[in-house]
Amino acid sequence: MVARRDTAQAEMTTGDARRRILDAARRAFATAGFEGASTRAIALEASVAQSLLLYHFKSKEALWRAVMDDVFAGLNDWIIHHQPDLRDAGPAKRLMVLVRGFIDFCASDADIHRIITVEGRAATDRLKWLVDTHLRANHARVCALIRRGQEAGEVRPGDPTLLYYSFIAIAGTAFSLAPEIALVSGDDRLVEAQAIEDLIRALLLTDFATG
Amino acid sequence: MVARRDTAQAEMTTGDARRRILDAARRAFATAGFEGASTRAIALEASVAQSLLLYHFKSKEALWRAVMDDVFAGLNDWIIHHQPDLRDAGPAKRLMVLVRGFIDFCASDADIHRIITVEGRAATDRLKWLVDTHLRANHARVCALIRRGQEAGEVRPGDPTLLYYSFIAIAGTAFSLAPEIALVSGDDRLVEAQAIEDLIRALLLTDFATG
DNA sequence: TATAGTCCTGATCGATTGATCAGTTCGGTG
DNA sequence: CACCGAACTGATCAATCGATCAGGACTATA
Repeated sequence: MVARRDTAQAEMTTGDARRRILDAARRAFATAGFEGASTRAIALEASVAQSLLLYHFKSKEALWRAVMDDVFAGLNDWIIHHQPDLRDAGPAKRLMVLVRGFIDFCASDADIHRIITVEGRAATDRLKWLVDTHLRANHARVCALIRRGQEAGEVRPGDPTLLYYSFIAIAGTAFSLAPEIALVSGDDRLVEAQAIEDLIRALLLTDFATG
Repeated sequence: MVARRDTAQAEMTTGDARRRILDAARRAFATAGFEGASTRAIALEASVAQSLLLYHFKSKEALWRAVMDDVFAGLNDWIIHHQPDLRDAGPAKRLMVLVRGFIDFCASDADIHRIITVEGRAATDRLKWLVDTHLRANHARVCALIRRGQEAGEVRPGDPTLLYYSFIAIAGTAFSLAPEIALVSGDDRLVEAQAIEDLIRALLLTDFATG
């Protein structure tokens, strides 16, 4: 109900500002956190007036929620469209396909991991909303897969939640901390997704389920 | 030269404020980032006037650097005092002792991992200072150990920097994202250090070097 | 007692914050 | 043409930001 989508000509510019605001806000929230990001800096990067930002999204907090909806919709689309046919695959295979999808998504846009790690460190109302709206469902789905893999002897035993956050930490950190890694190592080469997948495979799977 | 330490009675209060400011600032910077943390909120939590904060540390940025010095001094002290005799141990053994030390330090205070991950996501002047002053030395030392372990066939082959940041990510995330993990899993049990060490052992070491 | 120096507070500065509102532009519909 | 609503801007609000400054409280030295 925010914008009519039945006309064609106006599409090029109408709603374009809204898209630019959303992208600029995602980058700002991911790097500086909620309080650290200012609506004026976001508006400046999106090349719009600051008042327009509060016209499309009625408050800074509502803008933040819109950014989160946008980011996780992108993640779900990515994983759905990049998954091969898995109807007759075992839990370990299905798990590693999800892992590889998450790695590639983080490689294409590290902001999602930055957002999770910047909001997850304090029990705020925003974190509660984020968990209820987006995080809990993903966690439950992947952990169920991990448990089935453990029962089949293909996935390493142990707390599924710990395994879940461990592979997310590995897959996300390599990209979300890219500026630090480049400075520390003195080398700004890009990390290879395959190397990360191999690491996570060694972490999650038993020797029995290699393949 | 900051405070004289030769009297006894005044000790209880003198210099105590400086310590409280440092601790409050560490928590604030770790959770909200540099811009997100306000000197007034820090002073309020430390139960001092905001102007006292800028009396002991001449600016917000100088306070931030003092907090970093304090945190990494604590890490180095912890690791030094918790290391057994390693004169005749192999690189894999020495590496895992360092890993366990880092795990236990994160368990006792998750702020160090929060600080690294909140500052490392943008190439600011603060990150450059942090890398030059504290991070690069640790990275070089541990990576040299990883390389020696790889040459001995005890440590998994691959980019040492990737292995370094992977084990730091696993060891730190479990504690720095404790609020999120508790909300997502609906269970606020504390993560066991031994379970994390076992995971990292599977990640870093080859089957050849078990033990 | 007088002097000096450290620790600390309250008041206040200009700049910036999120938010509100009046007014302008413009394409679509009557 | 007239009108309406959506998109957008500039001005401005109170609140908060980091920082500065004058001065009080206190101890040690002379």
